[in-house]
Amino acid sequence: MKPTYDPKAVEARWYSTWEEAGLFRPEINPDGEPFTIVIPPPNVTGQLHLGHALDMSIQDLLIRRKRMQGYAALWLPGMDHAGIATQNVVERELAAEGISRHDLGRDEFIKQVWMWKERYGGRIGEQMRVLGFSTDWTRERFTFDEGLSSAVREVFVTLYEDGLIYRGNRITNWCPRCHTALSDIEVEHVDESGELTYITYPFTDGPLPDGTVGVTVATTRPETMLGDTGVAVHPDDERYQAVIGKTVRLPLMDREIPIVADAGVDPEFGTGAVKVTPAHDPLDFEIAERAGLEPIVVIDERARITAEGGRFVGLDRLEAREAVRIALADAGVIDHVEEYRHSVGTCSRCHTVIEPLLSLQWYVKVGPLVGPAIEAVKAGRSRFIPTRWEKSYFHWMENLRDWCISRQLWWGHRIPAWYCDACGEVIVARQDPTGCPACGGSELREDDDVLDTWFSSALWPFSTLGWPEQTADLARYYPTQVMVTGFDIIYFWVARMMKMGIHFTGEEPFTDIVIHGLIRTSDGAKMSKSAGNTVDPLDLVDTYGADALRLTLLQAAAPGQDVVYQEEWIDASRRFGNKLWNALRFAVEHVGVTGVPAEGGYPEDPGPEGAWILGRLREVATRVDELLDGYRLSDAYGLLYNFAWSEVFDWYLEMAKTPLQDEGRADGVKAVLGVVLRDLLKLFHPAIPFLTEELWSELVGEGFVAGSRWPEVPHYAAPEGIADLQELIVGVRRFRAEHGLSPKRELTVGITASDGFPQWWAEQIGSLANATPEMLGEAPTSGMTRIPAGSLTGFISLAGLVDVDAEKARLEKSISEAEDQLAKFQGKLANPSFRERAPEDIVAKEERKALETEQLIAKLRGQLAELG
RNA sequence: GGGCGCUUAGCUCAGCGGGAGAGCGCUUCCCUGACACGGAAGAGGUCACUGGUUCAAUCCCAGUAGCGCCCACCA
Repeated sequence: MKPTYDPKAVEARWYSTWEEAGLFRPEINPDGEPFTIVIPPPNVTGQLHLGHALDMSIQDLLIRRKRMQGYAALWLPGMDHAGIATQNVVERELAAEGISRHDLGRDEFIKQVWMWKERYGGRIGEQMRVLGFSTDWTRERFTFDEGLSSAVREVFVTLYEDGLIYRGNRITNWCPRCHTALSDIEVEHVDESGELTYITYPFTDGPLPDGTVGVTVATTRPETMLGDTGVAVHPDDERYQAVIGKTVRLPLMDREIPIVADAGVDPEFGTGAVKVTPAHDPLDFEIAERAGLEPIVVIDERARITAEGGRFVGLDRLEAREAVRIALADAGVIDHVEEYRHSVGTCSRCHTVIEPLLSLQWYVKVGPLVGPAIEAVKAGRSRFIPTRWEKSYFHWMENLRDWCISRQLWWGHRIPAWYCDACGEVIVARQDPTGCPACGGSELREDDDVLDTWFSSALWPFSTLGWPEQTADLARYYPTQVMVTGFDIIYFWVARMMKMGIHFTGEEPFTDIVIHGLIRTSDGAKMSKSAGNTVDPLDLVDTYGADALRLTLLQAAAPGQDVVYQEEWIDASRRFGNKLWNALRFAVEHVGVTGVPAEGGYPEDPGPEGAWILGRLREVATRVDELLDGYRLSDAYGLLYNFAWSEVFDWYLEMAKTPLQDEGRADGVKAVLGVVLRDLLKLFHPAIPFLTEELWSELVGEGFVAGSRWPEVPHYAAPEGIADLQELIVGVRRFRAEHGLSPKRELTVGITASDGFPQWWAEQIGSLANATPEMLGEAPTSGMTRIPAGSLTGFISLAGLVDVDAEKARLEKSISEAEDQLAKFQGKLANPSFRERAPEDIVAKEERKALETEQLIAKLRGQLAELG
């Protein structure tokens, strides 16, 4: 059995070791500058999906690198109580046992949810450990824990006192299934085909002189007409000038309602006249307020017709829609019905169609909070990566309506408001009141509602650090540096954290907002539980290892782009791990490279191949730093992946083998091999922490790569001609492949060079190309072929090796290709504008290419002539 | 109705004003003393279309087509 890396045992071993060593606490770098990321808290009853894995892999990469760079890096973990989502989950479970929350009562139900939290709350943490995420668990928080609850209360009371939280009777989005109000963004619009029913309301004082009997209005929801208290037209609509101020008789209800003028009416839509149902439509509510029309509630909280709906009382809204339409038809007032496609609002949690309902709810007045949050991004104190999301952020912020924060749920932060029924006083206080401060009454009624779960989430960056207490953590780690999240919660969360963070701390909660895409399946579909096409990250870890999953997600996550999940990719990452593991097997077990110093140790005289790879390592590490600083994580790790595989493993390790045989040089080569592999482990560690830590323990043998310093490779001058050597070796290999020569057949390569060729070439050409180099005085004019078709100076004898006709054909093809190239270069160079306008180095490059191509053609022609 | 994004190798995707890239797949050769989950050498692309800017466009601008997403009180 060939050696193969098995991630299972290795990955299981490291996490607790790291944790016990305190590596994830920022205190390990006590003198470091703080660098903070607070985690987007997952739902406490949920479990990790691939989206979390991506989100957290990015954060872990950033935080591990910063930690290695010496920062006091804090990644603060936690979970969200996720009010409505969690309540739904628990209710569903109870329903399976035939129990409703009302059977249990409020206190008992909440107790049940807490039990759920205890049972499942640890699951996310375990999964995060399996994936290797280096959060500081000693600082773990929960949006519903005591400290955060006191932050919520402080914020609520302060905003109330400042007039930024108020209670209002307005149209809200009501979910008849969840039985609660929702904020605007919790409503999802879906297209639906329906019907537009045109109904004529007759004038109470008879037809107009022209014979018009009434006003025709259009509606998709005929049942709401039961609650109509007016008809509105645009004030400038010429068609309706004569009827403004008249009254019509509402069919079925026998109610006289006025025709009013309101600029909110779109004269282009339908007939230009709109029925006004103030209690069940937001626009109608506004029109009614302006016109002084009374709202009549005809649909209740369970979406049934109320007693105000006359004979339709008790019908469900959809039954009522049909019944009302039939009744209207019987009454002869339906003008006509059109097919109509429109979008309806649905509950983002349960997808029930939302019912706009007049109700008394608590609101945050967002206007005063928005300005500073916009300004912070405009001024660049906070920035989105990629920046294109700033536009969406601005647009959303600028069009915000007040945020409905009360929910008719049980699981959540109770609204700290009490009502004195005796005098009508409303008490909002930091401490629970014992009596009415206005009338002294002792009978107070506590508000039943809880807060929108996003209310506490909005405080997350500072509440988790101890606010409102002025804690040491708050002083040191706030504001945070980076927020990593998906674009889907920019509105729900990021925008609100900006508003609340700035308002309550005076500082932007984070400077860089890194937005990544969604995980999609290979056929482009969004991965979602309801679609049933999710992939459980833990299953993938089981098959491929956490490192492989992480590397895959990071390499696939170009900034702001969606990530298409494909099984082949993770398999490629797994094979990379295997390759790295085997490279270390070679170094540690076969070569005996161990005890490599954790830091430094760069040899002064690394030998030619060592100088080359160390030089490349420095270039790559520098570029990787630039890319990572710009959050181009996929580019950085793509570069590292290719550097490790094709340069270190495929070239350098092979080149190192020969001098390793030489006792005099072996130690020097081992030193280079050691630091190159060690730095590779460091560079890869933030992406693939487990494997790199395991290999570190073998290569270095003390400390942790997780606790080591990010590499700073000194400058090395690359040996002259390294590219020529590589081309020569490739040339020999290609010559062999093209001519069907066995790798076992030793060849002789003639080399022409004015100063000869470096001594070390001979052994490299020997071991990597199975060829012996030999100095030629000058380029041969016959009997040999130039290899390869580049700028090299090597020649291989054709005698006895090659079919002459095939060789001629090959040469002719090469010549024709080279001629095409040359024509391109010459065309460009002949253009005077090019010479004038292009930068010097580009012109020089083109000239050099043209010259080289010309020389090549000449030589190929010479060779062709020799063959006859 | 607004706004945003995508269209590059057979597949899934990077890239981006001056020599077309990766992974997987494909062809040929090689079980060479870390690795056959590997090595070596290759094939494969008018970078959606049309026009413009530029000495130079896959890359910038405009338009067209197809696909996708977000926002929206179209009664």
